[in-house]
Amino acid sequence: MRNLRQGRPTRVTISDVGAAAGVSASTVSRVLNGTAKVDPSLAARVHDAVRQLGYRPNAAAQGLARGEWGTIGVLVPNLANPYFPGVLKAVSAVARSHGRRVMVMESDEDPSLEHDLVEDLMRSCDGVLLCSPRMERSDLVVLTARDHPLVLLDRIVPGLAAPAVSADFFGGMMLICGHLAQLGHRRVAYLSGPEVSWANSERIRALEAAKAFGLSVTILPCGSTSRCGYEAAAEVAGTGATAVTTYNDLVALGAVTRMRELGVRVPEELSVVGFDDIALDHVAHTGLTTVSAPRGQLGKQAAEMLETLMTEGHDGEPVYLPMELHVRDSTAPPPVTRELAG
Amino acid sequence: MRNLRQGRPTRVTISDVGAAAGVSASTVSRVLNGTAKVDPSLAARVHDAVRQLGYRPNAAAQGLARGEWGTIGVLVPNLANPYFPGVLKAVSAVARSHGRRVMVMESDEDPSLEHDLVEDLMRSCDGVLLCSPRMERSDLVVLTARDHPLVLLDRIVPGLAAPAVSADFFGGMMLICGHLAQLGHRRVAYLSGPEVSWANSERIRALEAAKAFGLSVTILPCGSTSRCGYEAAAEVAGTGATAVTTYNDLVALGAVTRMRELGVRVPEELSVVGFDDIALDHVAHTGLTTVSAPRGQLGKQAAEMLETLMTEGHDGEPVYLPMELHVRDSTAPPPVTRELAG
DNA sequence: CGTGGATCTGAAACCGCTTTCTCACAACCC
DNA sequence: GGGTTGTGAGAAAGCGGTTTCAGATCCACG
Repeated sequence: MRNLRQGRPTRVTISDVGAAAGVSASTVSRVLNGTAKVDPSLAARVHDAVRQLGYRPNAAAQGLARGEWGTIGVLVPNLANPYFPGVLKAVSAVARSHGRRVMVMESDEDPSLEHDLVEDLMRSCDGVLLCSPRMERSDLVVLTARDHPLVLLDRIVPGLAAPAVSADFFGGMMLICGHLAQLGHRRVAYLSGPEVSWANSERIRALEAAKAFGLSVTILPCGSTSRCGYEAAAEVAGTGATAVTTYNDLVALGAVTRMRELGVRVPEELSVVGFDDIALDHVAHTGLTTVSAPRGQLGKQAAEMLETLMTEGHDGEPVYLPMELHVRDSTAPPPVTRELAG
Repeated sequence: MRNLRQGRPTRVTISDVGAAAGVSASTVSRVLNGTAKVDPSLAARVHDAVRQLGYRPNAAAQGLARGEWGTIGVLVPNLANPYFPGVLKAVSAVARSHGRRVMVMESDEDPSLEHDLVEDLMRSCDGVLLCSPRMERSDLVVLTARDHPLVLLDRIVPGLAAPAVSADFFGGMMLICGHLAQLGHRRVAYLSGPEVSWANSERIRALEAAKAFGLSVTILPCGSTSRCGYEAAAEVAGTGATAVTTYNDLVALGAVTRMRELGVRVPEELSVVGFDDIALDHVAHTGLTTVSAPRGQLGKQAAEMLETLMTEGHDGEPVYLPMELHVRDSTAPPPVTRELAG
């Protein structure tokens, strides 16, 4: 089964096809792209030759000649977060409908890699979709200043020369706070996401605004994974909080798991709220109260904005997509004992 | 904030840089690639010009001139399955260490798309990593016959002109069966994955071989998601099985959730075993007994095989990577009552 | 039957970069 | 000091397509 092959494949070119079909390369190109009328019999010969030789146009040559790659690039921080596949599917669908393919790259949560990755993407894609909650503003400025179509995903930075689409994290967290306040909670803990994350700061901004609802909030450093949630959950007890809000569903589920182990009943003794509504319904056994990010909408919208930017060359205002509250089984009124004691 | 920009960016070329620096394009190329010695003062001028003009080489032109793209492509069926990010991270790491970037595409579980996607990948990548458990053998034959580096991931097909790396699904399922037999189980149900999937058929092959352990197996059609597992779990009762094996962890967790709802205690009344060991420890509240796929190893090995194939032009034998059994809390000896009744 | 225009095809230029080839110049040796 | 190397930079030839441009063919019409 061991076989020899060229490291660099011996490619068949458009001229080879032309030669085989007895026509010029130009004609082959015209036939394949349908850019001009050619004699049906010639076209047939060309198609035969293509089939026989197994010809496939070289993407680099096409890209060079046409001045575009037929590709859009997407950079996401972490594919392991179920959030992203959801938006990627929508992005792919839009891209495909415009005849483009999608190139996905992952920065592995490492902002220092992101700048280079985006530049790579710019060099080989017609446009790029950038989801980088952590990249420094200055880097962002540099990248958006380049004359290359780029749209920002889930991050709105005023004053930047690039369109942006984001879930309305602020509004989402406000919904949560309203829900908790309505249930009668007063002391709330927040398991915070990555410190420098824009998405996280939006959540915190909402938590602060929610003081108007009579909520007092303790922010606990945590992270973005279920493991983080699991580990940070133990801190909640010390805050006197009757409800925990989180950076995302993973954190929330990790926290629920830990609480269960600690013998704290959810939601009777402690309410837990997620964020994002990633579909883990049948995996976790708790119906998690959370707000849903319109991941499909987000991807669709972002891809369409990018397409507009690439073809028509202008962008629009930043778009915030509303989040929706889903009340499930992990929230309840605070325990009566605490209510009395407080 | 609304600004105008070119749909097609006005690119600055290597000649522009040369002109600005007062040297020829060749010299700029030599400076940037370090392919030949150039006068330090010229080099400095070039670097200045590059910086000032914000020059970035055009990837298509480079690809065309060099005959390679500096990119490897990966096609996976579904990014939403936590299995893949694990292997992708390893693939990326290897690729990066060889100075290549990774282009990820997803077929969304649709085998009819896959052929075209692979061809796209071949046209714009130096090599491709194909993970397609479902693609028809005939398609596979066509694709591997093309003179283009390709390695198969998690699918071993004898007689194919392409190297392959796979987790040893057969061995993994044998481990599970051994474990169950040792616990005293006799009747086992299998929540089957996609019918045409090679990975699934390997598991089934092992289940049949496990008759030698005294196990009798009922195969129930199911699928690959937690929702599938949730839905199919109800069927298990009818089979008289005291243990359920599954296509993957997601299915298993879905099944556990359903069992809980049905009032069936896991593992006291029913043992449930997963497959793959995707890290959802802190999300699900059950420590799931499962076998782990060496996802990192898998990605690393596959990427390295591809690299070898691309540079040295030859491939090796198919590689099976062993799986490891992790006994946790979802398996136990069968209930005594059944044991007596049976 | 000659000319104008419409149509289709091939030749050639070009996309932006790498790389070979050529040449100018300096250093070296005898 | 002249001939020989050696060195480094520019000119030019691709890479494999697309697209412009010009030319050939054919038809219609005067």
